[in-house]
Amino acid sequence: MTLTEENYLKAIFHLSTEKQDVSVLDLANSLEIKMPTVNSMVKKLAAKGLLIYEKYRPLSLTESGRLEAGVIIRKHRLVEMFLVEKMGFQWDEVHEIAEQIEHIDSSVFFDRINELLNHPKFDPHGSPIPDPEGRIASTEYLKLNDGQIGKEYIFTSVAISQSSFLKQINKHGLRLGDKLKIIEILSFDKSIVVSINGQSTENLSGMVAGNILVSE
Amino acid sequence: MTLTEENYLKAIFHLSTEKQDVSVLDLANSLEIKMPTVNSMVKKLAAKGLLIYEKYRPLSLTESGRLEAGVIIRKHRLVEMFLVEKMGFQWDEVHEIAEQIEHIDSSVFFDRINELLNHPKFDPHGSPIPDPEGRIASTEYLKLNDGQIGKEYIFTSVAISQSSFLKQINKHGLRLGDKLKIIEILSFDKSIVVSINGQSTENLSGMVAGNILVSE
DNA sequence: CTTTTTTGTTAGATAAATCTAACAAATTAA
DNA sequence: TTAATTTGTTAGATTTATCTAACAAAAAAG
Repeated sequence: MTLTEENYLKAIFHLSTEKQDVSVLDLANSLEIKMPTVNSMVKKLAAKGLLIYEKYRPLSLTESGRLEAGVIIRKHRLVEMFLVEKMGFQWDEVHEIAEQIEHIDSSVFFDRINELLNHPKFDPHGSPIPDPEGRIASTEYLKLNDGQIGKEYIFTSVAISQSSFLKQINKHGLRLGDKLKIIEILSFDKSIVVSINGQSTENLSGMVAGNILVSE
Repeated sequence: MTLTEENYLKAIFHLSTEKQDVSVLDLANSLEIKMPTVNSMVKKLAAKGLLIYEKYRPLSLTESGRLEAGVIIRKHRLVEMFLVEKMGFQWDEVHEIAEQIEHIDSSVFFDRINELLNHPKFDPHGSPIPDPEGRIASTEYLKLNDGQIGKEYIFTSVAISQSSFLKQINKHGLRLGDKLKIIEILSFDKSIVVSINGQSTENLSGMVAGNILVSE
């Protein structure tokens, strides 16, 4: 597989977890590549049996395509964990580096990282690390802005790894594992007031809350 | 710079240290790419001011090309050192991995590696690590098969990093830093008998001895 | 239920890096 | 010092991944 193909698969995989139907336009936007290019690439990937393509229909990965994507995501997340745990990086610095190292072709390299980290199950952003075959554990996370007033949740993961978002999470004083209780949802802009571990309270915009994943 | 251009520069740099004149054919052989392709690529690199090209003349890097090559070689050697020192790899396993990671575009990443290793000056094969600008310390190494009978040398570096060669060095029981005394040079095949640290003796083929670099 | 907008497709062009075939210069050998 | 061999060059084709322009289908709006 080429680097380009890997990036298409990964993008389709991620889009599928955000919305059930992935369109050619979604993929074009997410990769910042024009639609006709994407159109011909998806035909190529379909010919390789990695995704299902029918004219004017939403895209979907085949089992094989999903596993291939899973393998790349595994490498990405192992690297992120290694960068944080063994190399002293912050969680908001590792995405761009992992985005490149995930394409390295060397099983010994990733196996060694996995061992040095003691076979981690989650990356620094709380996302599950797929198994070596690319199978990914299904997680039952809730977006914080789908939570109910008065209920307490555990901050378990983030939906995106963009460094500007992660830095803002840091600014709010939030860390994975914190207990977040929804105090109030402000009607004007749907921002959410939470208490953090029963101590401080913070106001989180809808955009921020929508990327905070919690469990009960 | 593209990955391809980086590989051309690196190859020319390495060939220049082996022989004073680098031909288009040398480069084509070393990269395993056909001559006409190399011919057009060197014109392109010349247009970018990275090398000097005149029809039918040997190739040579410009100062700028040499520094660009040095920067890539720096990344390669830092990675090799990191893989050995921090990740538990053997010296014969790291070349292929470093060959890929050297193209990662992230100064923080390589700076961090450099710090974690305490600014190493040499890689696991005894090759000098260029400075951050790509300047490489000149080393005065002698090939073991240019040494004199009866003299003692220190095994300081290897000329190639091919894993089959490094494994054979291991088989001979040789390690960087060992004292090698040339006992005899066999006239039939020019193989060299050395004593290692005044203890065991080993017979090294001309091909092996030609890639063992020593200092006095 | 037409019209407009959005989304998707086809056709054909372009740039990068490669190739083969043909030829030309330089070097080596006879 | 001519002939043969090696090395280098030119021309043109190919593949991959991208693009723009033009058109077509589907979905949304009026």
